[in-house]
Amino acid sequence: MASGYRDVADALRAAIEAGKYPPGSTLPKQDEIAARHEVNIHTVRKAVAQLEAEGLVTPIRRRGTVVRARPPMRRLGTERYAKSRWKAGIIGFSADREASGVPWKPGDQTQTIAKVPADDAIAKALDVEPGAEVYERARLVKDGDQPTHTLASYYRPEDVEDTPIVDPTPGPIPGGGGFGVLTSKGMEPERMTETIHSRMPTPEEAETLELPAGEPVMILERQTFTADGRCVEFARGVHAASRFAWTYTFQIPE
Amino acid sequence: MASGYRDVADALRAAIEAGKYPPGSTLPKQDEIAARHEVNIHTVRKAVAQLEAEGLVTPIRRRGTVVRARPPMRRLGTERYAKSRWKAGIIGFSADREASGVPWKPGDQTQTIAKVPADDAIAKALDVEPGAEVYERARLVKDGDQPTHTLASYYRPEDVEDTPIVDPTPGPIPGGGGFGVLTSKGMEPERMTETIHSRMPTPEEAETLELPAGEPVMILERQTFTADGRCVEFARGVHAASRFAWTYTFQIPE
DNA sequence: TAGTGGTCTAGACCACTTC
DNA sequence: AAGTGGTCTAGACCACTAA
Repeated sequence: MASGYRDVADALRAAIEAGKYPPGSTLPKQDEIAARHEVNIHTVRKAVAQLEAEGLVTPIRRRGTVVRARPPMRRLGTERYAKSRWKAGIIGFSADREASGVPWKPGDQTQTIAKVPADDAIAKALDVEPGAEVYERARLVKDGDQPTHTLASYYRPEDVEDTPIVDPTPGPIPGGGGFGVLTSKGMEPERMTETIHSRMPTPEEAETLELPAGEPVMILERQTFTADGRCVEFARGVHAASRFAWTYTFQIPE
Repeated sequence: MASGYRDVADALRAAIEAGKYPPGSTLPKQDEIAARHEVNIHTVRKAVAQLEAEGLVTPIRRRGTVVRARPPMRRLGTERYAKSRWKAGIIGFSADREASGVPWKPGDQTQTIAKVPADDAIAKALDVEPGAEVYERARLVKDGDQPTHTLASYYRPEDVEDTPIVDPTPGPIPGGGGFGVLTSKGMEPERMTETIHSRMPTPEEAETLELPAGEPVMILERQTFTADGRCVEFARGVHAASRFAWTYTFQIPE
C-alpha cells in the first residue's frame, strides 16, 4: 500500500475514469487519501497537483477536490461567418460572439478601442510597416459569467476611421457588425485564412479567462480579404481549449 | 526579498522572457535561486514546477533546469493532400507523414494493422453500427528521434480488404499511399471535413509522444469523402501542440 | 468558527548523468 | 565519484469559505 505520488495519482485517475468519482463530485479529503495509501499528506498533495495539471480536477478550499465536468464543446464551422447574417442588417450580429452561443446582453462583452503599433504578425497580415499605428478592437467574450475567449481585431486606420467599428460604445456594432460596416464602405469580405495552434496560457491569460490549471488555450489568427485580395482585417483570438472545436470542410486540391 | 513561490516563478519567468536565460540555457542551480530569494529550496522547486507546467522549462537531472526552445511550428495547409502528389504515383507518398517534413526512413514510423470495434465517433463517421468491426491502421510518426504525432485511420472492411492498405509491412503504402489505393479501387477522395480541438495529454499519450510537462495535444479528426458523398476514411491524430499549426482558406459562405 | 486546502520550512535520502 | 534535481516525511501556520 505504501507508494509514491505517481501511484497515488494513478489510483485516483483510474477511480475517476471508472466513474467512482463522477464529474462534479469531490474526492475524499486529502488526509483520508493519505491514510488509505499510507503516505504523507504532502505526497497526496503532489498527486492531486498532478491531476490538476492534467485538467482532471480542481481543488477548492473548504469544498474539497472536485472532478472537473467536461462542458460540451462548441463546434465552430465557417457558416458562422455567412453573409446572409450580416447582409440582412441584423442588429447586433457578431460572428465572434456567436462563438459563445447566446445572444448579447449588456455587460457580456467588454471592449476597448485603441491605436496600437502593429506587431510583426499584424504588420505582415495587413501589409503595413511593423510598428505602424493600427486600430485595435479588443474584447473579452463571456458565456454568462464565464469568460470563453478574448478576441482582438486590427484594421488599417484609413479603412475604419470615423466608422462605428472604432466607436468605443459597448455592445454590438450597429450596421451588421464589423463586416456589415466594411461592406457598406465598399470592402465586402469574401475570403478568409484561419490559422490555429495551441499552448499553455500565460499567467495573464489564465487570469482574464479564469482558466483552471491544466487548461490549454487555442490561438486563432484570421485574415479577412476582399474580392480583390486585399486584407481588411486581422484578428487574433485566445480561447479556453475545453470549450471549442473548429471544423472545416474543403475540396481536396488538385 | 523574502517571497512566495509565485514571486519566485514570476521573477524567473520575467528573466526568461527578457532574454536573460535564452532558450537552451539553464537556470541557476535551485539552491542558488533559493539563496538569492531568501527562501527554502522547496519553495524554489515549486516555482520551477509552475514554470514547467506552463511549458517554459524542463528540469533535467545533473544538467539543471533548461529553458525550452520553441521549435518552429510546421504549418499544415490543405495542399498537403493535393491529388497531384498521389496521382503521380509517387512511391512513399503520405500526406500524414509529410506533416513531419522529412522523407521516410526505415524505423521512422511504426504501424499496426488490426480489426477493432468501432467507437461512437468512428461509427458515426463511417456510417456503421457502433461496435462493428473496422480496419484500423495506426502509426506513430517521428521527426528523427522525436515522435511528433500518432495517427489512426479507420476503414470499412469491404473497402480495403486485400489491398496494400491493410498489409502490415512497415513503410509507405505502395501505389500512391492510402488515397492512391482508394482511387485505384474507384473511391477517389474528393472532399474532407477536419475538426480540431486541444486538451492536456493523458499520461499514456505523454509517454508515447515523449511530451514534456506543460505541453498540450491537438486532436485532429478527419473524414474523407468520395465525389458521391460516401465517407471512405475516418482518421484521428494526436499531435504535440508545440510543433503544429493548421491553416485553412475558404470563401465566406452566402 | 470550524474545516478544508495552501504554503513554507527543515532535513534525509534517492536517482540519474556527466565527468 | 560528484553534483544536480527528485521524492518523501514532519510539523507549523495561513487563507478561504460554507455552515
